[in-house]
Amino acid sequence: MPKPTFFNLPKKKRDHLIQAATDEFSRVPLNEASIANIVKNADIPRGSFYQYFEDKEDAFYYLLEQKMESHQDNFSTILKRNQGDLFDSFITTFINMLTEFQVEENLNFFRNAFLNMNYKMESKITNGFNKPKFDKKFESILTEVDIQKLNIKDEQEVIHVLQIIAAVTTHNLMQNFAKKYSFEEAIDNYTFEMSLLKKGLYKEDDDHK
Amino acid sequence: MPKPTFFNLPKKKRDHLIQAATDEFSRVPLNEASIANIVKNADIPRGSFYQYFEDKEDAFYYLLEQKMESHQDNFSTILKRNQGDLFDSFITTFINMLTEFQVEENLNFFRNAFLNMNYKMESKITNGFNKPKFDKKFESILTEVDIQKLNIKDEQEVIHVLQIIAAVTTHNLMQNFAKKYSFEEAIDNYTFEMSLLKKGLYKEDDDHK
DNA sequence: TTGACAAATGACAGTGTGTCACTTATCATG
DNA sequence: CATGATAAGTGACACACTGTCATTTGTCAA
Repeated sequence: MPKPTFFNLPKKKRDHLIQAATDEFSRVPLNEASIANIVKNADIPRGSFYQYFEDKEDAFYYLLEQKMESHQDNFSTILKRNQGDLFDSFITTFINMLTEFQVEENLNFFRNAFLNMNYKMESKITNGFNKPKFDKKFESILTEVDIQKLNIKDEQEVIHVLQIIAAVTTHNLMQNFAKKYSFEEAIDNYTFEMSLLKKGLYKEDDDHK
Repeated sequence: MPKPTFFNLPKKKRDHLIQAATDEFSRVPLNEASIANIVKNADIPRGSFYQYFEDKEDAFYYLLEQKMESHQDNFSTILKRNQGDLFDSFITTFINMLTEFQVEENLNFFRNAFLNMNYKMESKITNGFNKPKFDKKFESILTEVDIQKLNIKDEQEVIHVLQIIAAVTTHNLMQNFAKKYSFEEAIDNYTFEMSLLKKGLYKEDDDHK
């Protein structure tokens, strides 16, 4: 998290800094980004940067969280609108994200982010799918999910369902940037994989073999 | 790939360098690792490193590929032994990997690798699951898979099945390092998720709703 | 013995990081 | 209004690491 000083900044200066950081992380992935460039673009002295952030990771993850927040907040609403259907809700969210990624201004930031997705980033993005005890957002999602539809025997197991969907979703987003699929191809691939997940990868006929 | 010079090195010197690099990548993740440390440990001049590798990424990905090669090579054999059953084969491979990761000597290398897994690394690990046209290993796997068992209508769609399993598998491996599951917990989680994948996340009863 | 080619070497320029002593701004209080 | 305390701003600096390149050393065929 940024230091308190950052949040005390006048909005204009803060936004300017955010823009400069976004530009740098859009130009190159996190590991190649340099604070030197950010402060040059933001036109602030080097020392100031360290008043606001611990280091460049701090700045990057703050930005990422910001840009993902809306999707997380919406998810609960989308779930409700879809009568607790997890899959429909994920597909809607997937399309929302994809749409946002199309915007020229965001494209490179997210490309750099997703092609260098690691555990920490994934945690920020799927925020809370794995810490039911601490996260309120997660709890509110859990209560919305229509568990009756799911092929599980108790609520404990919902976590596995979420883990699976999250894994396949982030994997799809990653692949999209790597393979440069068109908007339509991306959605087709994702919905197909979601349908496979729903109905199972195995044929059900028990008489086989 | 390392430069030809690297492969011309006498085995002893090459192994010593490999060990030094492994040590450094076990100490810290790729982005924090330094060539300065590697050459110090390997006791070779800095310039020599650049005779052998393009940069530290080159060295890292070479090591990673080396350490993953056996699992990839075995997969085809394992598939055959399991009568083309993808899931059983993946579970076997998962356990093999987990076993290898337990070894003190490998533990930190793989921890650093998996917690910083990105697209490029995943490609090295799931090597070829997404480029059927070019990869021989992949072709040989494809012919072994018993497609009859799978819930798909043509061979084209196998790729999606593989993508899904690969996504869930790497996700599980990542989580293991992050959550520090025990060997048994890890296997239980994975086999459960695999069984969910097989039978589907949704209840089949069509009369619902 | 020589010459040509490959490999080894380490000094060096360039770039970036995080810190710290110092300066400037803000603001409550006597 | 003056003062002092606290917070924020600043940029020079020491340190670390990278990639290169001119030079040296080694190898081997003619």
